[in-house]
Amino acid sequence: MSAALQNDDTLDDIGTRLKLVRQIFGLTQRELARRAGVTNGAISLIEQNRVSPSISSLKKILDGIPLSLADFFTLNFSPSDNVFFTADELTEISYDPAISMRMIGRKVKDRSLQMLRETYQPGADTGDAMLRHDGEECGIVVSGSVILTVGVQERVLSPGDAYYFRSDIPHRFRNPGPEPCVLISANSPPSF
Amino acid sequence: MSAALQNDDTLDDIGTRLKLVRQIFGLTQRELARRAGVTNGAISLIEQNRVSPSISSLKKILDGIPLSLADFFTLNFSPSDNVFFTADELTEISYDPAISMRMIGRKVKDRSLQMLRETYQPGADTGDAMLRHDGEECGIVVSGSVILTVGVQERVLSPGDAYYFRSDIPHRFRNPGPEPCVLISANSPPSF
DNA sequence: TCCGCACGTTTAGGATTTTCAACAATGCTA
DNA sequence: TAGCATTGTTGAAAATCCTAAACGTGCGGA
Repeated sequence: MSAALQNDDTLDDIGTRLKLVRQIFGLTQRELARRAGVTNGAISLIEQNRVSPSISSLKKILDGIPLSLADFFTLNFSPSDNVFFTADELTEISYDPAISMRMIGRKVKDRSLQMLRETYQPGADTGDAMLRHDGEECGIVVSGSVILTVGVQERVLSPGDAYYFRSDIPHRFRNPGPEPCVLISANSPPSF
Repeated sequence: MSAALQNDDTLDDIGTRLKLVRQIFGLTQRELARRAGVTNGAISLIEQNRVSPSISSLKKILDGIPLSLADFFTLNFSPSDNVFFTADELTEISYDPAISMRMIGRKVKDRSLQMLRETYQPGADTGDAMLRHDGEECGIVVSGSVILTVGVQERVLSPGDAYYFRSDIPHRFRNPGPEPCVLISANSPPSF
């Protein structure tokens, strides 16, 4: 469904990689060029793989995002296995029939999460300047619905739907609907 | 003691990084140039930071090592805390006075090792084509002595001396002395 | 000592990349 | 529909990188 890059180094395709990164961070060629102190033409040529940029150029461009060279070459853009989980994709881990404990993002490792209950009133919006911070983030909608944008992916989440992504990917919550949206979310590391 | 690179991305110094990598793998500028299909002059200029190589060039050069771009930018060359341990630096972990259990590389994490007893007859040599494989490797000399080369570091190990290093750093054992050398070593992961 | 060899460095010139500016394509608004 | 703004793409010139060949240095053997 989503265009994913190879996660290993088989991807010589610097252009595609740059383009995807740029789009994930919601930048145009010109805006990135302005931030990076290069021309939009250069970025265009690089993204088309018509030139192979020098390290210094690529460094300048990535600084405009910002993203380190190491991260640029290391990052696995294949949406962390699953970014989205439908309601029936959650794992039930409770043996007590009176209690349901459904686990989110069951395949993801190295978790150390902290849960939150969030309420988005109608019209609420975390803003255009997409959120970015370290760690991981996941959640599930309890009532109402919300539009979640993660990188280039966007989806309306209804009650029972959930998400799991790395927080350093820009993300945004909006509730354009008529009723409040309640969701349970979790952050890592538990920093507060 | 040993010249270590910064481990994070603060190192824009591609030249120094390349030079260190090249030396760790025991290659001359000309030899690497030949393997990579570039000229020795280009490598010289890059190592002096007098030019900022294009991605394509850097890729070609690293292919001659071989080393991926991701690894090149990610690798932490600071010698895994301690490569060498003198006899008295080993941690005694046994409470039984009749038994001594001295632990090697006590600070290193994520271990899953398999020990070996190796004997190097006089003149034995694992060869010029330096060994490289995944995982980690450690050992201690029981009798005799051996010359161990790990990356750019080289040392004569006498009975009681030990080592611990990542196996993807090229390494070589030689016993130029008159008597056999016995050492206990361990590999990870335990692949056989 | 002299020679040969291997190493890293340098320089001039050809090859590639980057800039600057103009262009086409798309979408939005009057 | 026309006008305008914004986006990505191109072409020629300037800037930068890479090659080929020569240079200087150090080391080991005759």
